[in-house]
Amino acid sequence: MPSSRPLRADAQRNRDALLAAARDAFLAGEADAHVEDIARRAGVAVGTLYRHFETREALVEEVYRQEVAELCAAPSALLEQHAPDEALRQFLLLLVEHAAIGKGMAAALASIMATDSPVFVDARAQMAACLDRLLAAGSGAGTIRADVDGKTLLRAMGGVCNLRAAEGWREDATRITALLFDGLRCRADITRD
Amino acid sequence: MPSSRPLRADAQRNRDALLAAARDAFLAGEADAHVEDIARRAGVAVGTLYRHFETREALVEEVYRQEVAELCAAPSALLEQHAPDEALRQFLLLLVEHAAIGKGMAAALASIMATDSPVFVDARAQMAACLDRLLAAGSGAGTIRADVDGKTLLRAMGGVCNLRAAEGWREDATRITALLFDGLRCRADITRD
DNA sequence: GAACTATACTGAACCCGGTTCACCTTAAGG
DNA sequence: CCTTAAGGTGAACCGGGTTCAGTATAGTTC
Repeated sequence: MPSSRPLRADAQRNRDALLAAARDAFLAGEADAHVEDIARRAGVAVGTLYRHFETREALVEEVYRQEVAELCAAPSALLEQHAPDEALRQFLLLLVEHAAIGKGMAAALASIMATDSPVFVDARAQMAACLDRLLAAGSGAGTIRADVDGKTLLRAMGGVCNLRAAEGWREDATRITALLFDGLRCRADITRD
Repeated sequence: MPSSRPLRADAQRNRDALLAAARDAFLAGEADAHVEDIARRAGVAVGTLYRHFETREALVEEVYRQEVAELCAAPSALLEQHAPDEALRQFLLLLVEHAAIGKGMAAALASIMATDSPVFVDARAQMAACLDRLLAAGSGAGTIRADVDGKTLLRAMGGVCNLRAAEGWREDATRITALLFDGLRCRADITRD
């Protein structure tokens, strides 16, 4: 409960250092970085890590939460600069990018996703809301079909973002996104039930 | 190296029991079942488990390998009974089913997928081959576009199969599969680069 | 600016769960 | 039967996340 009382100066510094250290480790592909390592990187002892985060997983969650928040800030700008369908396409690609950044985190997150922790549920909700906004704009403009919601699309994208294998995964992701986008486009020759 | 010498009768029995116990545990959603539990279920001691499987992960891998083998037997029958595009659609849905069965295994597999272990690489190759076959049949018949390969499609499906959340995940999966399928269909109004 | 105390930090010890291995059991051939 | 190599057992080990009693310090009060 951060509302209780502002953190002491050193505590805040350490907390930030821990988050930064963890992010660095994950981005470097060290998804399984040991708590001791993360603590060392941050220049503190393990105990300090546990003062700020209930558990190792909680730390991962917090890093993830920040990452998601950053991503979810994008749609506003996109909708101002592009037509709705293009904005949607761009955001889908951003999701891919986001996955690239979190490549190392994917493994770290596996347990969280599996556990269906509230953090992940939240994140999904946020991202789905972003997509809903973009989809609504597109279907309003008549360029995107109206029978798909953000939740569904997010799940589809979730897969695309799960590519871990090396060698051209980015091209693959882009191609798949294009494929999905083809399915999303509004066309007269397809009749929905 | 199973080619060396046939297993002793009791050894074979125990090995089978272990695989069955592990499969049961995973299917029951006990993705994190402890080795001791699995061993107990199989009516043996942990040491026996380790006599048959290098490591816990190796056991998971073996269960998965069997699962994949079973799935990859499907295309032949499908192609005999349906038109190529319908066969493809059916197989995509089978993939979803496969994921449903392995719901519990997904978590167990997370590390394997992340580690890019040869088992998973193999499995991907097998499944991609299945899809290639179906895609080829479809594009031969002129009903499926020819610019998507099995590897790409598998990755797209991989995401669909990663749905863990409760509540209507199956409907979601089906809808997404339909979406992808729309993207895959051969139509005059789309020109590829 | 010294004393005070709530807050924060430290790291050795703890615990859990996968893994090992020295010792015991038994299937299968003679 | 007897032999023996294959197989089974489970207590002990070990790595890594987690705890907590002891220690340090930011911020406040006089």
